[in-house]
Amino acid sequence: MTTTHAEHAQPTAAQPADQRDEPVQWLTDAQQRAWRAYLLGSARLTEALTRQLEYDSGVSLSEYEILVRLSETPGRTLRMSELAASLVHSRSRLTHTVSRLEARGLVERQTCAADGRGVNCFMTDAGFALLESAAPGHVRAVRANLVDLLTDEQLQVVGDAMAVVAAAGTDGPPETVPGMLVPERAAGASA
Amino acid sequence: MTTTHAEHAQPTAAQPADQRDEPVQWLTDAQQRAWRAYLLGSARLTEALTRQLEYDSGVSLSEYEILVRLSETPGRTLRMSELAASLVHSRSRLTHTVSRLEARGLVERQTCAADGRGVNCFMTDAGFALLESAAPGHVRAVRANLVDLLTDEQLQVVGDAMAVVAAAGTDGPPETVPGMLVPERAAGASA
DNA sequence: ATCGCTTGGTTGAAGTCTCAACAACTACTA
DNA sequence: TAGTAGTTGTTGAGACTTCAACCAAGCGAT
Repeated sequence: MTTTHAEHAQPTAAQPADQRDEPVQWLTDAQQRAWRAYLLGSARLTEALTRQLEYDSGVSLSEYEILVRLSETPGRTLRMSELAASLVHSRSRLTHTVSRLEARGLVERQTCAADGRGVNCFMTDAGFALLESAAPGHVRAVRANLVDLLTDEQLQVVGDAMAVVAAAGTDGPPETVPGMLVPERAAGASA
Repeated sequence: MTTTHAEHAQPTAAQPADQRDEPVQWLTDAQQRAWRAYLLGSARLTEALTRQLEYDSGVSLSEYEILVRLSETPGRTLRMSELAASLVHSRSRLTHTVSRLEARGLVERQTCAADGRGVNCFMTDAGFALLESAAPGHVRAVRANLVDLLTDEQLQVVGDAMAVVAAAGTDGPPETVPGMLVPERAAGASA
């Protein structure tokens, strides 16, 4: 948190004025349990995935996500703003992260021909090679820490539920779940 | 990521030698979709909750979680290590965060009588008051961004699933062994 | 053309988290 | 009674993120 905290400011989108003064509808016990389980589980999951990637491949989870996203696009290129939006990163954060990736030779910046303001982010061969070497371990970790722990039905419900959550934050249709992790199998080893 | 990345290190617990060289079992399309939806949804969810808390109450999500955890214990007191474990924070992270909370007068540190090494973290009245004022808005945000978006059944399944995920990662403190990222699934359970 | 507005991206400082090293203490063992 | 090992918590530096300010380019209306 910052030093400029706003100590009760105007209504936010999360709680419009007409709701703020009404009594809260607290969570039921069952809801409370589910919510806490979510908090705990998601924390452990990202912890495990972050550590595995960092340790085995020397990339952070967000860097990996960037590479994956780029690997899926024709030309391995994407505009900064699209990249940021599809990963739910701030533009500033993406700028910094891409700068680090660029310093390592994994991506390059190119001026966008169509729009003078735009900047294209392009994944180099080195970036793709790194992604290919990192992917198997990452997928194993995703399985070991999530996918293989659940039944197909459970995973399906979780996916559907989170798709609703994701869609709620945007105007876009629920269908639009731009992907990130896990490079397309077409590129490398077969399934 | 750090500058000391390990560029393909030794086998980790996450992927023991006997697994590392085997072909990966990639995710099916359905699994892939669920996994990506999870990534996107969880990112948006934490984003929304973080912003709401910061903006309306001037606390970060992790600070809020600390206060909640303390508020539930008899005496509003908990040892640093227990606090860290229950929140899946590293000890170092908790130390820093508690220091900031202490500087704001929301918690206090007390020496632990039972164990000379231990430090008790105690929530002050000011901390409790802040929590009380922040809670309604936070709960509204949790409802608006998760609970009220799902059916009771969906939320139940999500909770159960994440409880499994959380339980799977329990064996072992995060910081001790870098190579324990993923619980071994020696039983060879597949999807 | 030019003004004003919006968008896309960067910058630097401040805030937060991670990592490795360390100090203080407990627990086991001989 | 040490001696050694494991636990608990802190520290400081470096890595990453956030935030606000900023520049440059497109966009629309005058």
